[in-house]
Amino acid sequence: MTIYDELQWRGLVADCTDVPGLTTRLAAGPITLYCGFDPTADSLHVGNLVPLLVLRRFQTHGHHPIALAGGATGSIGDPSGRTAERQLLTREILSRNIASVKTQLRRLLDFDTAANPARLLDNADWTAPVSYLEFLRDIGKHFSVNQMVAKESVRARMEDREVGISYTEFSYMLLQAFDFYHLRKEHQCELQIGGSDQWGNITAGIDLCRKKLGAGAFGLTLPLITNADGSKFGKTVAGATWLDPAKTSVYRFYQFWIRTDDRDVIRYLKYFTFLSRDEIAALEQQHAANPGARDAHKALARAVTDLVHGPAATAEALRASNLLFGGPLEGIPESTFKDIVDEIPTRELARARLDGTGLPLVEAVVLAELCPGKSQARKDVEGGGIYVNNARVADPKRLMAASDLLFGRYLLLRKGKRTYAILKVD
RNA sequence: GGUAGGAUACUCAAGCGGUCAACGAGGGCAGACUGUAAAUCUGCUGGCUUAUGCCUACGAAGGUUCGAAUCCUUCUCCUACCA
Repeated sequence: MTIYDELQWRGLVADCTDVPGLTTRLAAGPITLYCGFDPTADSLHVGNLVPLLVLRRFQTHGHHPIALAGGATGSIGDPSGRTAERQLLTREILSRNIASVKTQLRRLLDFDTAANPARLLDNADWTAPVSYLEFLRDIGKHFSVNQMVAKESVRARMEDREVGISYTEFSYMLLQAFDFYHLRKEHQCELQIGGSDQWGNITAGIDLCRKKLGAGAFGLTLPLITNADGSKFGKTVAGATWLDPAKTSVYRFYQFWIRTDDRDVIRYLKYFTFLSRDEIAALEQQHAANPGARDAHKALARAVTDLVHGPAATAEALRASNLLFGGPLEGIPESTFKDIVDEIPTRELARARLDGTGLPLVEAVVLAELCPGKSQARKDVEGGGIYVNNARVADPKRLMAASDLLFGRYLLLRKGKRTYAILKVD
């Protein structure tokens, strides 16, 4: 199966500037392609995984991927898909973000293979030296404001009179086009991929390559990933699911995938894993036959966690998940329990708090950060949503004593079906 | 610069002198049902030593009043029309 056919089958092609041209070019030999990642946060999140894995898919087919860290573009802010002006990041935050994003990019692409190693570039390297005047004369001259205004990302903001768009963000497109031009010229990069909201930016780059170099280039956009219930993928009120284990623990990462909506799971297997067509077809059958077993969910969670965090961490997360959701805790050995302590949020508790009358359950719940305040904690307890060592306790006046500790050290608290926290006594 | 309109909790959005911690919707959290899924139904959704109690909140600061989200003044920011 060709790379294009594979992307098509996985549902990863939203749009392409020239399908016959690109497939012909891909068949002719290895191509260099790139995708940009703006350092808007100090970690990538699950949403960034899609284009990143597409780069990797191209790489396994022998092509040359370039991951572009947007040191320059990130300092401006992309208006695409945005309803409001971005807050500009400070220089310090930006450089810190770039550094951590770079290390994450390194893990997901192969930089060591001899034939077609991935490359990591930073657009600040070629953008920073260009003066404003030079940029206006050499690049700006090739853009028609009339056309720019017509692009979806700009138009949407122009029509929303309450928000508007700053000249800074309006110029973003030019910077990204300049990137493509630079890469086309210096690295023979012929293809840019990106989310479907990048269409306007990508085509702007292709136009610039043609005008300044007389060279053709291709653009390929990936679909916007949406959940079956219509919400945005990967984003919850609690925040994004990050690739950085310090921001989203491996256990939480694994759990994120396990809880995928049934209607989405097969699609996500195609988007986020390297499982073959046959393997996914088999999982689809298993899931249809016995959805309760969630074989597809488990395969998805395992594959993605493995990819991002490696097999050792995945095994830990799996063990913790099986233990917490597998049945009663009675009889599990202390050593096993200790393994899961690192996986779920743990707070320290002074032993003295359990002496005397004991620690009110409501306070324990707040200390474990399961609830933001005592009022909420009291309501949750009264509503039957709080469990101590996996047994429901509905009495808010209940006092925790040393005898409630597991292995003399741990208090396992749970809110609802799946939010766990541990209080650890020193 | 002038005139008119607006700013309410996470979001949208009622309220226009007391009965307002503030209608309703969405979102979120919890419960039931389940499969750590979806759909559905129920409860909660400012904080506190649970209290027919107190505190903090209706853009900001003052004022009128027994009493203000509601009235007045000034300010800030948005929007429309005019210049």
